[in-house]
Amino acid sequence: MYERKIKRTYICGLDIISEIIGGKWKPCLINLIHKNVLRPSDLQRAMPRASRRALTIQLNELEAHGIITKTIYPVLPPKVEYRLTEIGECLLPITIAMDNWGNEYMDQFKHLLEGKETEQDEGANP
Amino acid sequence: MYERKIKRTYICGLDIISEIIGGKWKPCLINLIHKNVLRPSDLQRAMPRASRRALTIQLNELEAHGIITKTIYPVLPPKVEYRLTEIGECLLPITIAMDNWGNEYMDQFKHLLEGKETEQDEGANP
DNA sequence: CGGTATCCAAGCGGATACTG
DNA sequence: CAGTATCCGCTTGGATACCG
Repeated sequence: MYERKIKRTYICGLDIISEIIGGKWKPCLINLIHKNVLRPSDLQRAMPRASRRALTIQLNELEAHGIITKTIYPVLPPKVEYRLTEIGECLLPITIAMDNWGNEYMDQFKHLLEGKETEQDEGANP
Repeated sequence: MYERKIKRTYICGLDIISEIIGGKWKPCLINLIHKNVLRPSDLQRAMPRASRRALTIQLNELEAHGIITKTIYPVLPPKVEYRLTEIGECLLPITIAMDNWGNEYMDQFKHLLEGKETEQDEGANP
């Protein structure tokens, strides 16, 4: 198990929430699970740009932090489902607002951020 | 100037907003500027855990992204003030909600995240 | 006071191969 | 299908010293 070399301190609220949803794919995972995309393979399909490893790690962290629960069905082939906890659902107003904000200003920032490109469709995302 | 080796793609709204407020101190900066902490030295005092370099870089990025404006007063000693743009103010519902969420669940997560420690007061933060 | 330059540690996460 | 282990490169940001 990996142990941080630099201990973290949590003083203001932003320290906490950045630990909870700061991971690259966490807000996306939360929103997808809320939309009933519950199984790892479905999540993977929904966010093809994330590696399986990244997904597993972030799902584990979300579970450890009490944001989601993990249900393992003892069947073959294995079946796992994640669901939001009550606390996890409290995050939805934030994660959804983030997604909405980004979509609203998407056009404006796409050019700014990507330099000059115009369009280019790649893997789909929620 | 540093140039990314890995180009980024912005497909969903979360990609965009994470680029805008993903920096470690950005939500904090936005909230502080909104609270009329406008000058670099005041911001630095308000968030003693951030290095001057980190602050400068993130302020520059926020400015480049059109979230804040920078006003340089031609006086001695130099005086600089940052202010939120209209778009920047649209972020407030999100950044403030993040801070509130974290504060609300602070106690619950502090123990979980810090391992077992209880209290320890360090630098103050908003 | 405000900003820059250099150097470098540590983290985050991708690629790949493997298990049950 | 779901998860783990190893390796390794990119990026972030801290420390420090210095300029206008």
